[in-house]
Order: sequence, then C-alpha cells, then structure tokens
Amino acid sequence: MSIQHPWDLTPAEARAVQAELAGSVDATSPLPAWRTLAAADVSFDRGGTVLFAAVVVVEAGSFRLIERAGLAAPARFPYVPGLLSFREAPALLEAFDRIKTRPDVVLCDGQGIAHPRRLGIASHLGLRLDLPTIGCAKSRLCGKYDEPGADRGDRSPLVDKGEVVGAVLRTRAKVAPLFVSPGHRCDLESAVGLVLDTTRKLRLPIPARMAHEYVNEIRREAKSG
DNA sequence: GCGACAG
DNA sequence: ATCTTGTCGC
Repeated sequence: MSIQHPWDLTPAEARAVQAELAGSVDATSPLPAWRTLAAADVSFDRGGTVLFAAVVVVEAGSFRLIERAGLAAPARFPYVPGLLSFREAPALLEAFDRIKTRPDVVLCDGQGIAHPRRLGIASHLGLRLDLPTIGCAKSRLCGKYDEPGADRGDRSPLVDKGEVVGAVLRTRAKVAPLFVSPGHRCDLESAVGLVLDTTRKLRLPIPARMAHEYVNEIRREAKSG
C-alpha cells in the first residue's frame, strides 16, 4: 500500500487515510546513532489564514546550525484535533524539500503515535519523509497518565486504550512535562533518550527552540516587509 | 447525550 | 497557534 495521498481531503477522508497509514508506522525499532538532527515548527498569523513553516538542521552534541529553511503558505485545512498534519504537514514537507541535508532524525512539534488512530503529525511526516521522527508535544491529545515526579528525567507512561503510546517526561525540574512519543522508525526509549539528550536548561529540546525562534522570525519579517 | 480536544 | 509586559520565584 502506498503512503502517498492527496492533502485536500474532507475530515472524514483524512481520518480514513490515517487509519490506513498507521499500519505502516514503525514504532519499535531502536533509533540508530545520529550525527545530524532536524526540528520542525509552524507558526500562524492572527486570523490563521497564513501559516509559516520552518525546519532547522543541527549537529549532534554541539547543536551548531547546519542548515535551515522556512516559508509562508496559505492554510488550506482548519485546525481539527486529531487532524493536525493535514493542516501543517504540506508546508513542512515543502520546507524539507528546500533542505539539502538528509537528517538522521527529526523532532516534531506534536504527537507521534500518541494519537487516537496512532498517526500524529510526527508519524505522518516520518512516513512521507521516510525518516526517523519523534513526537514532542507540549500538551496531551489522548491517553491517561499519572503526574511524573518533579525532577528532570522523571517520567510516567502515557496509556491510551490499554496501550503505552508515549511518555510524559519532565525535562526540567518543577516545570510542566513534555509528551514524547515515537513518530516513525524509532521506539519509545530512543525517543525519550533523544529528548533528554537535546534538552539543557529549558523545557524544550534545543533544536525545537531553534526552529520555534526561526519560524517566528520569518513571521515577523513577513508582517513588516 | 456529555466532555475532551496536539498546534 | 495568537492577542501581550512586567513580574514573581528558583
């Protein structure tokens, strides 16, 4: 079965596509050693008619910027909980097309398999890019969990319908935890390990912060000039 | 039928 | 996501 499909779908069609694509997701393979890491993020204007997408690629360990690309595009799909990728993925894929480097792994702003149909934006992007991806969200979409301990590194399983779909991970002491889940070609332990390895004093992984700042930079300059 | 609901 | 500065606390 092909993972190719159009993006201009109705919500019902989009859900059907997700249900089928989920069968191709690999959330059990350990992540191979990585030397380059990419992070993707999206930002919006007030009305939500235009979206800005950006991807940054950094070097492991040093987080030195290797490459980055960003763009503005019309939002062709509304925000519907559970269908985020149909709104943001097209623009992000365009940004990836403008990157020369093929990163070893990609950090995505949103869920991986911690999704009602197991196909959050990280998993969806992983399939389309055929790259390892990790879902790193700031809040929960589905699943139940116990509040993790207050120290950095403390975690608790995120369980949905009896299945462990991710981890609620404290990346900074006493600060709201992150919701980490495998996107594609990566297992949960690898995902949690990478998020901790790329997080320092702030809640978000360094590359994710870089992508966030960059995409907002693009949005700001789009307003003025 | 009543909540919940990534960004 | 976005509207928004300073301020409180570790």
